[in-house]
Amino acid sequence: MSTTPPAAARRATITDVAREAGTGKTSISRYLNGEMSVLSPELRARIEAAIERLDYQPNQMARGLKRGRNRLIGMLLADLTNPYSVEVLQGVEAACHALGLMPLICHAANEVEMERRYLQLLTTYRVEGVIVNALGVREETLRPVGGGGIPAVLVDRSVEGLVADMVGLDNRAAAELGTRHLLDNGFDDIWFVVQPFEQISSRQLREAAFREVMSGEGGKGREGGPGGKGEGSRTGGKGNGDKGGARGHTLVLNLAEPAAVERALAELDRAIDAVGGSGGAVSSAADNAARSATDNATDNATDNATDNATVTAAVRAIGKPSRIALFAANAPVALCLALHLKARYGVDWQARVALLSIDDPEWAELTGVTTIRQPTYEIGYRAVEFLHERIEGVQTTARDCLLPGELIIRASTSR
Amino acid sequence: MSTTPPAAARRATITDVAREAGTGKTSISRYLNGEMSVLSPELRARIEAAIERLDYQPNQMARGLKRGRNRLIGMLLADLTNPYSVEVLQGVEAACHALGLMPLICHAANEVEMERRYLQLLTTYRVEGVIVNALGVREETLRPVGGGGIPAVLVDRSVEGLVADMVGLDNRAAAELGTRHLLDNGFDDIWFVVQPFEQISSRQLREAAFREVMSGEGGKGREGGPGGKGEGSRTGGKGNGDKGGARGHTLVLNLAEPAAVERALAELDRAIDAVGGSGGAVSSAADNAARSATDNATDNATDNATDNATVTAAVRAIGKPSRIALFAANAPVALCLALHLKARYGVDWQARVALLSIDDPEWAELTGVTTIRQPTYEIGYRAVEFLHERIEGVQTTARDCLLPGELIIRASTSR
DNA sequence: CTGTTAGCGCATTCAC
DNA sequence: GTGAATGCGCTAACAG
Repeated sequence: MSTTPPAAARRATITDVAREAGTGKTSISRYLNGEMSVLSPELRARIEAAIERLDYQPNQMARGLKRGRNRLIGMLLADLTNPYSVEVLQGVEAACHALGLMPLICHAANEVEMERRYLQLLTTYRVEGVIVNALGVREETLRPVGGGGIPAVLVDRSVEGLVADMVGLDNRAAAELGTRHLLDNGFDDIWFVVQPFEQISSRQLREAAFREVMSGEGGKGREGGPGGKGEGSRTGGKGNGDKGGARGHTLVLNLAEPAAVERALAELDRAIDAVGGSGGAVSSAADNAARSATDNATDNATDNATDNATVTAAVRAIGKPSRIALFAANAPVALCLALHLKARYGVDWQARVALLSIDDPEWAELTGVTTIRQPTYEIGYRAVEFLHERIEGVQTTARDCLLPGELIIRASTSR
Repeated sequence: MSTTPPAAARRATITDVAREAGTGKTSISRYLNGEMSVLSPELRARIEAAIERLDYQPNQMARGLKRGRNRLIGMLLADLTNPYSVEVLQGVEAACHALGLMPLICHAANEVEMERRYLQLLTTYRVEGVIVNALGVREETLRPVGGGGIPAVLVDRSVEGLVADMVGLDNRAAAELGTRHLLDNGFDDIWFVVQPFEQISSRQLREAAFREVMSGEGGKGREGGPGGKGEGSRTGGKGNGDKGGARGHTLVLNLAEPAAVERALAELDRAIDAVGGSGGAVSSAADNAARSATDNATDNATDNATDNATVTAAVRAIGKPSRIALFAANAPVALCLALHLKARYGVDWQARVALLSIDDPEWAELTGVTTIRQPTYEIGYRAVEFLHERIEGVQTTARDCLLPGELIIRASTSR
């Protein structure tokens, strides 16, 4: 019951409205496009009434077809499970709202195949542009966008061979900030834990910056743009630079492969156990825990047994007890680490290892983990603004917008 | 460099392809629609080649305009910040993928106004249906969908005055499961904490089921279908039923209003402090809390300025020290509680209060909180299936699909 | 089997 | 000021 008008039988079309208002379609169209000044107040009123009466709503599809632009943009997310994505999305939505755009959100769920399909679907729907948080793949998949194709702006990471605007965190600065914080707080055995980074520029930059700081070259200014391309050097940051010989290691955690994760965590465990007891006779209970550790979560598949396990520097025990800290390159990694450590060392795991993470997931505050919060909302907002400019025809050379991260110190590292 | 064809100058149209293949548009169209059996292998080959050469991709908009169906469905989410939403989304995407649908994801971000705008935007784009996880609003906003309008299926909660398929958790069973678990584990002072539930059916059902179990009427079987509509019984669960006089309370936590949250948490603190010292001299503060009790649930009317602070049952102190537990109606509430408790009682807060939550956020495992995991993926998947049937013309009466939750016992309640 | 003819709902010249 | 005609890219009858 209620006021619901007959409606919906079949949505009214512009023709219906024209007839209802006793005029031609042209006038209706003009009314719709706000060309009020060209309509006699009288006609305008009749149109208004007709529209109201028929509950008319212009068909965007038809409109887009004719006009050539449908106000649709695609938003391709690599992984919505990562809070980062959701937050960026908020900014994107706000900006779209403000600019009269409608974002088509596509979730690749970490599947390159999905990414490809969605991208092609988006072009099929003739979106005016896409903002993409790409998976590790290269140009190949993105062929339809960028330079020759539809306007695109990258988020968080750049894609090899794809020239387009990019907006994301200032990775170098963020990694430096975190590393310095750890160093300043007396940690002298720092492990930078990151997912495979050959393909993802942001991870590469973070890892490189971490290594630089650890090897003492930290002070040098930003070299060129965020390039992210030729970050080949694997010179383990075996430390001994300044900072009283603090050691730095890079551990790769391939979350997609349980077996690899297990191996990596095992290596980490050894390192932690090594600096274990502050005094002499250490581990004992540690060993027991150690057993159930490894097999705790991820021991299922063993997928295809590849080995991107550890790209690490030397692990050596020194005389004086050192303080160990883990620097997670992003939230998913941090969660994996926290889960593992908790399982292995109990609820009080943070007494043994400090954890710092880029990204500020909701559980960070709850567990007292120090983080570097990304300006996610702004990243999303700016991305849309860039894209909008591009859609409107701006032709400047590809831009990069690096926003600063904010260090949020919590119990885990402040001792 | 590379293979990228001249492309993109202006996307090729079906006419271009027809010309290129030396034939008419019709044949191209037929090819596109898989009517292969009606095309000579020879022509078919030519078309294939032409398409390849021009990198042609049919314009879905135009196609939709003509055909009347664009394979687009809307997915309106109330709050993407809630992991629940993201998980449901996964199911939705998978199902869409399988059924050849393209979901337009809209995020209302808890703003009713946004919800309205998006809904209207969706109809403007002529989506074939919408699956909506509505905000608390009623029919009003949803007018364009459901019965008279475009097909719709509700997720998680039903909307008053809106007849449509609904798929979600079996709230009664889930709340019972949780409550019983708590009772069985010796907790005799249980607080069900929930956001304002006058408008949200799922919250209502959870709260009602909780009260029923607490008041001892728990055993009775599911009455009738999942109706969800006429759940009238408001008999406060003042406890004293079976279960050795365990007491049950309902605390409303309006996360949208900081002040209200603070008040509610304060009440909780009093209760916790009351049972605090395991020793004798208890209650005192309990009395204060008791005051605001009785005027329990659903006294909605007072919508706005209301004080949805505490809708609780009598709080009575007993001689023997009681064990207190919090039953969060969903993840956001659980997080709020955990954050507060940790801030107030320190990292070891779980020693004082047990927490059980419906929803299984990623931090639950990390903090050892017991949860009732919802079959989110399936909920999303089923929702799309229902919608698809509807779109295809199925006319059965509105259906309700209630899926069971799974209790995941962790340290917080297992002692 | 294949090409022709009409529109889908709307925005645009271009006349009146 | 206002309205008729034309076509966006594509599908759907109808003929050949």
